[in-house]
Amino acid sequence: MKKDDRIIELSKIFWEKAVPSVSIDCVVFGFHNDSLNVLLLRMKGEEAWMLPGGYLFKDESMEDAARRILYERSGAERIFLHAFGIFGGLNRSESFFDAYDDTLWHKQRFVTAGYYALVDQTAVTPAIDEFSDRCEWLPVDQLPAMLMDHGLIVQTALTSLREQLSHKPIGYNLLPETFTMPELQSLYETILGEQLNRGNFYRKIMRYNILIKLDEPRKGGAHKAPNLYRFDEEQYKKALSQVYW
Amino acid sequence: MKKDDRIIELSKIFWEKAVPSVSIDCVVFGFHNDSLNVLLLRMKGEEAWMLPGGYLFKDESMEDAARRILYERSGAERIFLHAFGIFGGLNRSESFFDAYDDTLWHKQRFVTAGYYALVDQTAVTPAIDEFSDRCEWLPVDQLPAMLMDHGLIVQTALTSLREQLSHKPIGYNLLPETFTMPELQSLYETILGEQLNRGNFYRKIMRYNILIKLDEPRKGGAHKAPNLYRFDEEQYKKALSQVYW
DNA sequence: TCTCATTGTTTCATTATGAATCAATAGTAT
DNA sequence: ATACTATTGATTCATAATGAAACAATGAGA
Repeated sequence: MKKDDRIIELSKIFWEKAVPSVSIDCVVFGFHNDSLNVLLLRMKGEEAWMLPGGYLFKDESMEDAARRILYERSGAERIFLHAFGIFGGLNRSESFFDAYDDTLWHKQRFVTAGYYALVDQTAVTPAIDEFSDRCEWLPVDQLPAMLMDHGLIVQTALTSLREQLSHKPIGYNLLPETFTMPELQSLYETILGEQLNRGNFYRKIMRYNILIKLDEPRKGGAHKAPNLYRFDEEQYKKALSQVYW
Repeated sequence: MKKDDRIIELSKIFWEKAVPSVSIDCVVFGFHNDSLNVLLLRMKGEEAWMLPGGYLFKDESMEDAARRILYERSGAERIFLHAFGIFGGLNRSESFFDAYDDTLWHKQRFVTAGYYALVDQTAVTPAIDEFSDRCEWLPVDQLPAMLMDHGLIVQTALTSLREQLSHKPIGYNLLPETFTMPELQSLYETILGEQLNRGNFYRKIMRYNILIKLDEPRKGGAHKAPNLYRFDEEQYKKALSQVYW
């Protein structure tokens, strides 16, 4: 079956089962090797990359739809999700399907809701969909050319994430089960885009009282073995529920 | 023309000119007499109140549509607007139009974008629409029963406003051209829902350097005449553009 | 065993914050 | 007129948070 035919087939399904005019785009953040990354797809035959996204089915809530899309592209469930913006300009995506008939689902006008997700990158397996040939983690500080307004959507998500970081703890969703203090600090530095003083960061995090120190340090690396920590879920959630730090 | 007929007539217009499935609800905040208020409408024959809202026309951006809705209900233009959330649950509003045919525009499923607006309440004239008999400022701390999920939408807007207040200046859009320090403090206290120490508030605001003191104080009240201030637009915008205070 | 880079923790100076105080003043009562 | 009073303007002092730096601890490798 040709790609064109498949899109037309899907168009019919969406016209039947999905809610018109509404789409969802997910900015999936992961953190690995001191780099903050975003999960991006590259369409077959295209140079530019795009965000994993999709449509809202008639029997789903918006958040259910976002979780479904995330699950399809990453296999991850129970993900931290946050709706950070709405992108409702004219001619966001319509021109992308110029070659098709105007009745094509994809060629309609869509208002897209931006959700960002925070995931443990090491526990996620990126999966291409039938229209893409690549699905990869790309660093946010070296984003490639992106389709439509997806570059703007990523930037907006990043701003929203930074604001969240300024008055809520972050890390539970982005780090593995156990981690070291330098790793946590590196995560903060990467998201904020600035260096932080080691001692002050240590003191501040300790005061938040959201970490539980494990008995064993992480041995094996050169130099002093750093302590391993995990988050105290209860305290972490308590901190999350407060409006300000 | 009966009300029912008019709704059916409007339904036809919306089916033709509006974008399906997408609606907009505006939480318009105003401040007057030490009270933070929200602009609400009451439908004819209903007890409960609702937010000013509407639909997105095919030739508008989302923000244009929000501004149009605001203009129709308040006459105000060049308003501070912020998209604070998306409400996309199932059965948000469909059941409200039970009495009508399923093809009625209003009876479809809608995902609504929440915009909050900050306005100088004294410079705004609330205007009813053809389906409402009242359009009034009601205090946020004594909200009446509200239709559908509009109560949740107001609460979410308020939380978003408080977060904004914690790292951006606020007041330019909510206060008259000139105002006194106690008035500004009262605005902050009202939004945050807590009392603030007078001297500390004074010191903090002064350090932000966003106020210009006028030559004349506000005479006429009992007791000491307070200084009048206006915002230094340039400094205010600079503060707004910074991510954190 | 020694060295070294890194991590863990504390110290000290500076700045911000909380609470209280003193000064100024416009209207009010006498 | 004069004193009084409630309110506003501004500052002080104690306390807490922050920034910058130092010292201590330690595991790997020479």
